[in-house]
Amino acid sequence: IDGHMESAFRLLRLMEGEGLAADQYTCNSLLHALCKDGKTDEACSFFDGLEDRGIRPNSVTFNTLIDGLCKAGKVDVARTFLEKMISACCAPDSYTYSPFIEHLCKTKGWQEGLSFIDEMLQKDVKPSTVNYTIVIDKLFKSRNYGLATRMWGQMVSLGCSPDLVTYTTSVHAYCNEGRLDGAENVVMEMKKSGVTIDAMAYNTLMDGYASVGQIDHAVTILKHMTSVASMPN
RNA sequence: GACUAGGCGGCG
Repeated sequence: IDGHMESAFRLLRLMEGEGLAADQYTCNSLLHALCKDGKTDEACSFFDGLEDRGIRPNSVTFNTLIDGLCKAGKVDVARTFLEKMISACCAPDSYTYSPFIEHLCKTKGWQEGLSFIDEMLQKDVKPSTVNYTIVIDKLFKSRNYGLATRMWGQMVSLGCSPDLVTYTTSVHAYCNEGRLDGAENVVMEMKKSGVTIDAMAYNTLMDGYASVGQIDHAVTILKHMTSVASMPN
């Protein structure tokens, strides 16, 4: 759909003209396209039109719209859809909360983000690695390393293992402190736990070495990247 | 069912 919204919606009308009904997946994709373009008003109208199409919104539908609204800064509107979601018997899940956590961390600080993790726990929605990674990243970036470490522990104790992104935020944090030894330790941990290191992760480490003046190390990583076919960006 | 959330850097 990217870059071809007009055509996509034209096709939708064409389909419907032929008596072919779009399904949930199709509508969710279109909704996502609108949200990605920041067209939240249109997204909301499209959402409202779903019932007339005989489409029942599912949790992906709500999650997509909530994400679009949060990214557009319309958190209050997003909240109303969270309510609607519940009254429509769509159980909010970890995807539902991420956009709130992300946006609130960004605008009101990590405390607000953490409050949403608490809300999830209270409502018996199991937080995911992604939910924790968002707050941990924000904590790292505001240099709250103690609390970040505690949240990391809480994440693991809930059965959520750190993934590629979680580890990368940690590498980034060490690099920001000029602690390349720590960054290397994290990389070793990644390898030990079988996480495949991607271009962004290598790039983070490379930048870390460069920013501390160790260009030779940076070049070594760059060579390694090309040798394992992880295209630098 | 290839539908939804998080990480680095550059450009705008």
